[in-house]
Amino acid sequence: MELPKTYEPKDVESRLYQFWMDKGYFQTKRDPKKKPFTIVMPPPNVTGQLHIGHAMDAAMQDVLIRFKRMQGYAALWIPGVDHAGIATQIRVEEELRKQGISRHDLGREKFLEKVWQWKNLYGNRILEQQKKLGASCDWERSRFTMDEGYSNAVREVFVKFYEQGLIYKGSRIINWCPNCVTALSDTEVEYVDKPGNLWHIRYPLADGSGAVVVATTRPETMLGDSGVCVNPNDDRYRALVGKKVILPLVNKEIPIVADEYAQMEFGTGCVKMTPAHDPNDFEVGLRHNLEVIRVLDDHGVVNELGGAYQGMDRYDARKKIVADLEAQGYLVEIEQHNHNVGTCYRCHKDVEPIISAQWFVKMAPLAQDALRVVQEGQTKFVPDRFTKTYSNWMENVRDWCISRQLWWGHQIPAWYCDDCGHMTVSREDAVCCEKCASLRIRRDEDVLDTWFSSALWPFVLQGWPDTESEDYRYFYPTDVLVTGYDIIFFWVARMVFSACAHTGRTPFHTVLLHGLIRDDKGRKMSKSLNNGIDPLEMIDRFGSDALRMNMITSNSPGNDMRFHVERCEAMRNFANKLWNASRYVMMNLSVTENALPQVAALEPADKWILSKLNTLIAEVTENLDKYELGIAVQKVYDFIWDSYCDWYIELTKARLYGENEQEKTTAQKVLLYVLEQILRLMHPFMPFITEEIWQAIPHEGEALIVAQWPKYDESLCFAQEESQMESVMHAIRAVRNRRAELNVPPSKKSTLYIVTKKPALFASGTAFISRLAYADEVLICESEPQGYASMASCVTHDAALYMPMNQLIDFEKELARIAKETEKASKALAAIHGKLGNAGFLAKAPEAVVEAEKEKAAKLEGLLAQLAESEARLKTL
RNA sequence: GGGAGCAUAGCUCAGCUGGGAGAGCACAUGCCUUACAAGCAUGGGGUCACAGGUUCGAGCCCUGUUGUUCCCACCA
Repeated sequence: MELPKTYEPKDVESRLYQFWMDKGYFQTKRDPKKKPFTIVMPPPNVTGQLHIGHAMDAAMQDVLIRFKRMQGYAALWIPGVDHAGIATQIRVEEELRKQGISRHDLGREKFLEKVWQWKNLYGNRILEQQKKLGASCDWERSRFTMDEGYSNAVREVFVKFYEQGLIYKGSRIINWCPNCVTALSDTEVEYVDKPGNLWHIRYPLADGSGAVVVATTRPETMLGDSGVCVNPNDDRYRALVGKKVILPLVNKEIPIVADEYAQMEFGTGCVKMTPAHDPNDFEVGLRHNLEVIRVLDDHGVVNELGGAYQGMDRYDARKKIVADLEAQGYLVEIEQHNHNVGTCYRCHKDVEPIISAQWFVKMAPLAQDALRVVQEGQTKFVPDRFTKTYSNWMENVRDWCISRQLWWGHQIPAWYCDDCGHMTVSREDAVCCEKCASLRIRRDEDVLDTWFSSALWPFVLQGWPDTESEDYRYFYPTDVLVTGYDIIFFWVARMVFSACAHTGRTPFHTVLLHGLIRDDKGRKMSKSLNNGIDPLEMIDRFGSDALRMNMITSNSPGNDMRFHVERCEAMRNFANKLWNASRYVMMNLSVTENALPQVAALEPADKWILSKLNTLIAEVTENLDKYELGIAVQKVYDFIWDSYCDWYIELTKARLYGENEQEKTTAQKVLLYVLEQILRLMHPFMPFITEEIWQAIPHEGEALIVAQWPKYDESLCFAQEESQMESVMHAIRAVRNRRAELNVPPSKKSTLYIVTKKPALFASGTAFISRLAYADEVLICESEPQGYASMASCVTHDAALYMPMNQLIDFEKELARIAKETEKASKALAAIHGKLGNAGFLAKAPEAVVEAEKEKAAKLEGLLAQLAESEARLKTL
């Protein structure tokens, strides 16, 4: 078998992926003889491009799936994409804007047609990109969160919750993005510390007896003020409670109310109340019956209730109001104040709290089960610390605003009657009002939060609501969910409570969390920094296996990691190492079957590697079971490079290049056996190269991807041979070390005397000791050889090793080398002494430079001393 | 205001149940030794942030301190 000297991933990857596809290995069927193992892929956005985070996510899932598949599970990995409401709609709107069209020009129906066109064009792109990574998903089960079945399931969930009173519509303060022109849930708001001001404004008492001063960070909201709040225990203001103040600029009377909400220590102790634009004020307003006056419209522009400021953008209004207040003498003070401002997670513009009629999921009852299943350990987080993150959130969760003022998404199945005002919520599209049968009904225009539908992912993918379907009963609940810790609240938490509510079970027993991938300087990857790593480019340059290895090694659950291109390179080198080790095995192969020789035929070196392999199998399996993918792969990597390549292959050379046919065959068989086992262990991590090699060596079965995972074998434990080999390896290392100190090139061989009380330890290893320790003759003796005192020597814990000096060193050459180096060093030292003897240099050069020169001088003096010592020693021999 | 992570070699990071201080890259020296120069051999380099404690024994467990990153939270 002729193989090229370097591994070329490009030739291999697409061919093998096609081979796996053609053979249907990714298609997982129900099998009563097998246990199921199911993963659902976190659905990437339909507009998305594969980025490095997806690549990491997919690599981890693929490792688990391939591992379980080899272990004999019916391992099912279901992929799919998310319609990603806001993100997709914005993308398509941007496209339209380039043509000078807005979505309103088109109208809802035409616009949605455009989005579907977009979806059909790009919707599978990201999944195609996952294939380049080697993802072994069951592509035929691929789903979309707006496919027909999925949409029906979403509607079923909505109506069911509505009927149970767990979904309701109401006017609440919600987070409103004036830029995206939609409501957002609490999780979709990112808080950013921004420098701002605290404006102190005087509100005169209506009876003319004075004034109170309120402090605010958003002065424009005063247009909607309907009261002033003080703490009931605040002596400064107690007498004022119940009085009225005149709202500046607006000139109307609003009451002073007493409520614990006002904190005496903060600002002036007086808080202006704007129930329509602040959640706290809204609550206080409810308690004190304050008017709710909404002064900003959906675009963040002051509306008709804003009097003179109508039509002004919120920020312009702020400037103008502050200026007017100052001009009219109401502005008391401007205090610097950092403010935690909510921003939209999509467009990063400031979010406005606004009162608005929206749909909500009542969370308190749902959170109970979601908390319980985690507390009882039915769902575990890896690493465990995220259990607390999850629980804290779930314990304090507020009702979830699920309506969005968008067009792209699942439209809410509610119809309003123009005649009787009744609202009909229905699984089927309503044709008339369910109460008065009027045909004059209008459907709610809003769509659902994208996360409302993705929350159903694990069970809808298995056929829910058809809970009797074979797939549902076999594959659900799923096993492991792999995702980033950044979407625990967005997605994981919501899947858990949704699944508990609709399937009565937790959707997965394990949540394996990974961190963010940052750039090599530790920054988040972002478009604006242009520091993103394109996984496809990495695959192109180094191969898919190398990219996967980069992301799996040195990575521990839940921790962020930096991406270094150099590590892709290192992993590419590793792939090449494995490739060449296989070449060595194949080039020297005369057997056509992969079978271990009889134990009696094995040499200590064989037993050593087999025993080490056995341990490796146990450790790798154990770590994969614990989701410690990084540790697991590191162990295989070390075994391959260190134990197998650097040692075992070298140990076999004496036999393979020797004359003894039986020894040769034994070595070949063990080499092949261990290689084949290694390929199995490495396959989940590096699927392509391992399959490629496996196909080229003698093997049983059709493909490595469906080969059996190696098992620990008691009969292949050889503790004695392991320690014997360690002794031999120590001796070899000691000799190499000594020779390196003496600068002896490998080509210079010597006699090696091994003085030991345990000759049996070394007896069988003389052939490779001579090879690896550069000895032309190895003599094992029980006492020191003649003239040992003048030999080069080294020791290990069970041997002393001697090499005649004259065989190692050509005295004349060595003396010449020393003389040359001495001359070079002396010259350099003289030059430095010249400088240091120069008064001008000492006086004018920076101190650091002088110090550096002195250090150099010291080093050179040390070197000269050593050279002199070597010379003297050589001359005595 | 609450919570969490991180701090180990020049750089980036592993270190799973307390007993060997490690890897990759970088660096130095010597090697084209018929699998591999994308390689081989050898080497230099660390007070495991700091201070206490538990233990026969601590990078690992406990307490505190410092630095740093992140998450959550309605103080106007």
